[in-house]
Amino acid sequence: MTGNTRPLRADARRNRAKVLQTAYEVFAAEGLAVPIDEIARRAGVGAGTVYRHFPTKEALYQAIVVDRVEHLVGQARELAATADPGEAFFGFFDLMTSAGATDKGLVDALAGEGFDIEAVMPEHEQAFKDAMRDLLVRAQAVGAVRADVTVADVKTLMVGCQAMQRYGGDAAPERVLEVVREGLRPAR
Amino acid sequence: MTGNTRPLRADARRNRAKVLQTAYEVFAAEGLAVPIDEIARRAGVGAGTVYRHFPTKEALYQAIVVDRVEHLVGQARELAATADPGEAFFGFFDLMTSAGATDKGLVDALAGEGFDIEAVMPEHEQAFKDAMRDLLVRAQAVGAVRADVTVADVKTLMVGCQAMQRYGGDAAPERVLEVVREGLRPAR
DNA sequence: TACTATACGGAACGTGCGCCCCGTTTTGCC
DNA sequence: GGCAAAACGGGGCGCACGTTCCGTATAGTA
Repeated sequence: MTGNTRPLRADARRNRAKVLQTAYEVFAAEGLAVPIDEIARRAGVGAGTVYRHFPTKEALYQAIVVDRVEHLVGQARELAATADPGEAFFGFFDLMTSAGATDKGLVDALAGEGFDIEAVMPEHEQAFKDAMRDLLVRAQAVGAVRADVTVADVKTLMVGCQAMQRYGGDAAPERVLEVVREGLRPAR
Repeated sequence: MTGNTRPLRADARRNRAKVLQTAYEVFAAEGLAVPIDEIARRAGVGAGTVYRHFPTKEALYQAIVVDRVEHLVGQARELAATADPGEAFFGFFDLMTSAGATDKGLVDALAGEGFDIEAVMPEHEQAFKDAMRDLLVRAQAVGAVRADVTVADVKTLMVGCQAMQRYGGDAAPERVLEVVREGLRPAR
């Protein structure tokens, strides 16, 4: 099925890692608009080398986003296992929103066009939704989150909060997020 | 001061209006990424004609955004004069967020880079803030909005809500906005 | 109607960027 | 050390798009 890939040569493995690492940092700091040549330059390789490892620019940042999402799913599961449901849910909410403040590339990828998560990595999207649903229903069960919001609603709110973090102007980020968190709590 | 502009020839005035109108519709429907040639084509003029009336692409959509902002400020003032403070504030909030759902170009301009409202149209930005402050302090005075949020916070929340409207996936837009509105109300 | 300033259109130019090609270098194996 | 396969790098191609140029058409005026 998926063609038998043989093991990479040592230099190839090194370069691939260097490209991934550099791309991760540069995309996070400056967004997805950074040219491939720039990433190659900073990684100390030629543009051709980047393209041998990742057939297109999209493939490169998809690899990065997939990694990032997997990591976030792991954190979501940890939170679900350890803390109380309300803290777990809002802890994850904070993780997601601060990811938006840190990582421009992630926001570009999640919000911008040219990236349909469902199409590209359906299993990761599913895992993400499952982990979120788990956090959400538990939090709703103990009355920490209003009962009528869905997983999709929460996802959308998170994307919106990431946008606020990134394009926020001179608003106080913490106060703005507090407003949204408060809105997620049940009416008192 | 501002160079004496003599009256435009009839065809020039007609073409200018057609370009503005077309650009408004196309930017709203598809965002600011639409090429100038495309707008010229749909307006039934040549690209050169667009550039005689607007020296750069930026100038074109700035003209549109200024117009839009002026209109919104007018609506804000009307609301401030007629309805009760709480209704007025949240009525304006809804106006702004549904503008985001309707007008991709506006969201691009407000959120995206390459557009520093303060630099481009300081007096409009000021008028906008003043109108918003008026709505906000009145609503806070009657206890319809929590007392600690600032004008900048509300602006940021609106931008975030516009992003949610635009990139929202399969969330229920009304429920998502309701969450944010609820968060803006004072703790009970 | 004849004349001129004004405006028009669209071909052409410059730039930026994704992506590919191919002569050269490096790696791993005998 | 010698050799083939694998990988490298960076120049170059093609395309898209903002902007400009200039020969042509048209509005306004006498």
